[in-house]
Amino acid sequence: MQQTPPPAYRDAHSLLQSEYTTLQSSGSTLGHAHQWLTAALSHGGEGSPWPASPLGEQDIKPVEELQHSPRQAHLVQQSQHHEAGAWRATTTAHMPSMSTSNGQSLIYSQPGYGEPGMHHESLHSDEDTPTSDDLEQFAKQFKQRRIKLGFTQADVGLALGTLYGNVFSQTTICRFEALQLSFKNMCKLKPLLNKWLEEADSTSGSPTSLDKIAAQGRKRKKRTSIEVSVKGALESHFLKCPKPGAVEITSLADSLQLEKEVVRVWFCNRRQKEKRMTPQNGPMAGNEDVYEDASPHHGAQTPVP
DNA sequence: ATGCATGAGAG
DNA sequence: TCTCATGCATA
Repeated sequence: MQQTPPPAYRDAHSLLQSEYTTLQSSGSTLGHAHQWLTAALSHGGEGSPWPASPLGEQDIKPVEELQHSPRQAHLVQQSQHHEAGAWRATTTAHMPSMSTSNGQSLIYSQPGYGEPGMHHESLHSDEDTPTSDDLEQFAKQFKQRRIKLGFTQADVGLALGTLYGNVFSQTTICRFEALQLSFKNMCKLKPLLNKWLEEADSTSGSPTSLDKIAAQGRKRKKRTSIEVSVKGALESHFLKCPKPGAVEITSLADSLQLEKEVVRVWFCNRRQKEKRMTPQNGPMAGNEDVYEDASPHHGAQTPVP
């Protein structure tokens, strides 16, 4: 009886909101809003909260068969590119002058990414790893151009899919523009978005191939909304111990009357947030240290030799 | 725009 | 287990 989120309408309402968001972010009046379609196709009208099945082996609706699920789509993508090996070692290890408007460096010093000992080449805007500054610049430009061209973030995401096989959501594009991804992730996405940009305005009048691929079969756990007070408590604990052990999580969850899983995930997400390029930490900002703990059971990212 | 969630990959 | 990339659902 604590935090019972209104399980109400997730239909027309969310659709409208998607469009609203889209317009808001793009500034253009004509949002193609594929989110509508996406969302519309998602719910089949079930009553079940969320199946605990690890795999969607239950009942796949016809819709999902016709169109391929984005989940699968990016699985393919991951298989192709496979891991970080491609971009991991090459990072221009200096991210110096960011917009230090407050004397607060926007950049974090990533233990893994900022490995020196690399080449001296930097005229290929394609092959070399961008600096944080580059990324910021690009993101800004990208957004501006995107809007000029009248595309929404969702459009771009889909376009990337039909163009290169990697579908992305509005969320991701949004986060890219806002530099809310990890440095590495930004680097990975940049070339793709760059290509799209070129494509987009070279084709700036053409019909292009608008795909409305959507739909997915997985059902998620309903998003649990955590009360502000509880969030505060979590924050406090986070400051003290950003990486609580299973036991601690359990007791914390218990005292906060939350599911253990929810707490665990909260901490995961919280940690990820710290690793974003643009940390928008709240009131208690000031920490600039990434805890590289010493727990014997998890291996972080080993900085390549 | 962002909060909570999922799943692959690594150890 | 954790991290990391990513996204549905929602404020």
